Amino acid sequence: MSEFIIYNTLSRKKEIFEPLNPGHVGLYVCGPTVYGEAHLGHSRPAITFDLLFRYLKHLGYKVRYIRNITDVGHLVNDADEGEDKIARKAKVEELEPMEIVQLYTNSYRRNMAQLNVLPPSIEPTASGHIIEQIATVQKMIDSGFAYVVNGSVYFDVEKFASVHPYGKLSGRKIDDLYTNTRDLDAQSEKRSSLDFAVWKNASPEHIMRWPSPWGDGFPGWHTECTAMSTKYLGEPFDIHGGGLDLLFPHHEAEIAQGVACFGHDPVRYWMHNNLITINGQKMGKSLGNFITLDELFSGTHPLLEKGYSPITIRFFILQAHYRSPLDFSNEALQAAEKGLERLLKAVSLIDGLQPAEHSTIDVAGLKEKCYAAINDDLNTPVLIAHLFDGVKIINSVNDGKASLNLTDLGILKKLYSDFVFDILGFKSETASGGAEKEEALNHVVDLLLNLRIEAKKNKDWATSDKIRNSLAELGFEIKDTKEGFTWELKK
RNA sequence: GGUCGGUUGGCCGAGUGGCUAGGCAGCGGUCUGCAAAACCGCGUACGGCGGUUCGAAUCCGCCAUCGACCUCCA
Repeated sequence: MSEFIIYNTLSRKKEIFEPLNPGHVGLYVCGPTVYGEAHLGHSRPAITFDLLFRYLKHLGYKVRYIRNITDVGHLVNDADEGEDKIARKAKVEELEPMEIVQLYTNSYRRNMAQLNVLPPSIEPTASGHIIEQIATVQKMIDSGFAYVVNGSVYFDVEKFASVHPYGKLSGRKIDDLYTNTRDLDAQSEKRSSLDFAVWKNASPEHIMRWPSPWGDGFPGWHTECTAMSTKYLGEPFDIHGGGLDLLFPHHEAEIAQGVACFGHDPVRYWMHNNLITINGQKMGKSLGNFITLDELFSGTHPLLEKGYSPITIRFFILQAHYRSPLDFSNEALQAAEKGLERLLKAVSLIDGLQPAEHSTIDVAGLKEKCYAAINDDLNTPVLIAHLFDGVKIINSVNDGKASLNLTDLGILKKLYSDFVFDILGFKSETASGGAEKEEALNHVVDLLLNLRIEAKKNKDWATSDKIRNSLAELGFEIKDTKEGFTWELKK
């Protein structure tokens, strides 16, 4: 079998994946800031790295997958006058900040479960790791790359850049950064506009605050990831993932912080998923063009012609490569819905296929192609294309137009169970929707009873009795009335 | 303005120096009482202009255009 290759943003190349400790993989992914409902944009990294998590496990690795919950709030504006995002929302809704956090954490987890995204091994919260973050900040001060001003601690980017490369992940040059940010903050307490807060002094009205050696405050945005990833995965660790929009400054800052704390790069493989666009534009909270997952599932959004099931969304996302942009449209979603249905329908036929003496199809070759696709930097669109080739095989065998021997049938069965359900994480959703099913049942019974009325008109007593008696056997009590009929289901 | 990335058939979306994914929609056929499903076949696309090459959608250059990042965002 081919080797598993992933694209490393750090080298801008595809590299063979080899974990630091044979048999074990440490994976860290930037999770959500829980100050709003999860939207379509959140689903892409979750699904992308869920796929990675599932595939690594399929390969036999023991994976520790960490996905954080950011619940201490980032700064709203530039570091200085910023108000805590979560605190601000709390004031608006007159709730405790931690109520907001809990509310949206719950809804995020619920949405992820709907998308069949597996829970990570650990889901650490920033507020639960203040002590670790203070220790991390202290390390940066001790190493000389962070300085204290008025109860805040800033990372000294210029000093760092004079001894270590800064900007290597995002390809930025420090001189360019200067020319682009020069005019931003005239009266900043920062030594340089490029410096970023690793600990921020809390103003008296700031609600989310914790005591620290530098006074009451709260951690800077980038601090939690450095503290929590290395706490649970060590340093360096194998894979760090996240959205492309986090590449700069967040991930760049993480590298700098890691180097400052440990003297070496904290991460071996950096992976970034591309973004979902809507009408060609990034879907984002600040742009106000996002569709929440609940709206997407129910269809309650002006841009939606109808609701799309969670697994349809999953299929839609995995039908594009994770490093390519993906544009949202009703047409594309509907195509995904139909394609998924065809795939799952064929898979459901596999168990009923009859083995033949000889195979007319190269199933082993199909399996090889599937592994080659996923091994090539998680190329799910190509993988899914191969699985559709298999759909034709399955349907042809089912129609008696092709045949498979017992061995090949076994391979096929395992292949689809592994890839469709375990790795890609699709599942059949037809059994869901209790209310809709009941509604449909009502219509079906009405339909039968209307047929019975027609039969009675035609004096076709055999048919009319058959309908009534058969329904009675199933537990339906039928009463004829002047207007027609009534019925109820007796238990 | 700086940096990076994209531009593929009606739509979505892979890919690659010659062997021309896949899905959805469409058309023709087989099957079917009719339909649906399924299967078979069809459409020969790669932003524009140059260049390299026996050969480019794939490499190089220029232009156009769209987007991302440079501020919180997945």
